[in-house]
Amino acid sequence: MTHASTIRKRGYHHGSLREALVQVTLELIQTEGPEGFTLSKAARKAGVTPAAVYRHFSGRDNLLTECAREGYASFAECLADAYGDGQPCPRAAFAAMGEAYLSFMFNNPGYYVAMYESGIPQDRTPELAEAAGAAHAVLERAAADLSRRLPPEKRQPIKLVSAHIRALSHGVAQLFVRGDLKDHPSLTPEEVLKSGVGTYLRGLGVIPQD
Amino acid sequence: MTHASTIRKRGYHHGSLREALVQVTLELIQTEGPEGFTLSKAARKAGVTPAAVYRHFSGRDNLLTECAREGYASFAECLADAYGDGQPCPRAAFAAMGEAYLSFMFNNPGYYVAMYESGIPQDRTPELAEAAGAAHAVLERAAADLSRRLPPEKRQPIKLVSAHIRALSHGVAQLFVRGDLKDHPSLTPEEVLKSGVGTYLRGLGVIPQD
DNA sequence: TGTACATCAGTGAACGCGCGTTCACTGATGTAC
DNA sequence: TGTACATCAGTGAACGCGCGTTCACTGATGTAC
Repeated sequence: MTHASTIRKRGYHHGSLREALVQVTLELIQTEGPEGFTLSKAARKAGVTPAAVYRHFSGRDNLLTECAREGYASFAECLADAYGDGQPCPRAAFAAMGEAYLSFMFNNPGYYVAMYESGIPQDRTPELAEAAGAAHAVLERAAADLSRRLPPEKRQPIKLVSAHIRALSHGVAQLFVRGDLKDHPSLTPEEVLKSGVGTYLRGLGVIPQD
Repeated sequence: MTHASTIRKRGYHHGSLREALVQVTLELIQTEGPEGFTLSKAARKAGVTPAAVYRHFSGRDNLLTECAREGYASFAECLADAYGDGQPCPRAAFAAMGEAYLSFMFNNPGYYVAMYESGIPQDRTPELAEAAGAAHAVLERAAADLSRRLPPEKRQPIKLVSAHIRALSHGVAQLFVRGDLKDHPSLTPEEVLKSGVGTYLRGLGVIPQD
């Protein structure tokens, strides 16, 4: 490692081709969809021969997998930041995390596609599975914190609650990404998720009925 | 139209190639994923030359689109059947529709992929958009019926409620289809959706709190 | 019932294309002296 | 500071492949007489 961790100038040696390939891959699948990505296109976009990709990735799928892995890592960090330590109010922290969930997906559509629509299974490599697991663990922990505020006899299984939250969040993201709900201009993804989670939490008993 | 609407015997003329192509396409994307489908593979699987496909579809995307359209049509019918006329109890009818939603997706994974993961946009053709709209209209009507049971001042916008239900249903289907929740063998998609919708409806006030 | 004919759903060969991957190579870079 | 050298990230040409699509064609089918 030299003194420069910044991106070096381009020339015969690219200097940071690995990072650049991940970047252009994200841009490609973001703008053209998962089918719009090809190793050759990514190489071209990075200003490099397709063969050069093989210096950094063992093939097409490995490049995609790395994109997804980075996505999950960034996602986990994003969720954890929003949740904080769940203090002082788990409910408010939970809501913040929900918003973070959505804004991550909308601000990083490339990651979203790599993670959920690229055809790369979540357990393709141990590293990928670990990153995905870490992200989901944050959600589960938040659900556990919430549940703890209820009297034991009214608690629902943590796994179930976190599954509901994930389903709702993911469903909202998906419906908007696909444009299914684009025809209701008054509905923003954030509002839909926020009100949906609110109603759900009221149903759980975490929020008072009125 | 001859007297026979049954499938004719095969020979030089296939007799029902159009239907057969839709069928094998569904099987292909169901078993190999959306990327596993190619026009040539479908033709081969149907025992026919790729060129023969063009007698019935104007190209690759049109075949996929027809699969999705049939999927939405069948889906709408399935939901409407389950909901009935919402009598005698809208809540029970609603629950039945939720179950129908899931069982359709799990019993027809080919349709599911064609509808939601094949890369065909929902408005690719007027026919497709209409079929998709019809399916969603059933959900919306059910949400409206439910909402009507609440005192007006407690009602939430219909579009919002139906968006929540769609998001939750779709999210559950997606999480299970992707295998994200496969590691909790005690959780079945049906249970997750049923309990999630239950909690949500309790939050809405449609189901008494205890 | 038998024959001539029009129809049109299929064939099969060909096309150009971009893909992922391989290979021997080259030349820019950083280091040792 | 200057030179020789090892490293290794890039090149560029080549490969075989399956794709979607086209075209002139062929032969099974149903119908008219």
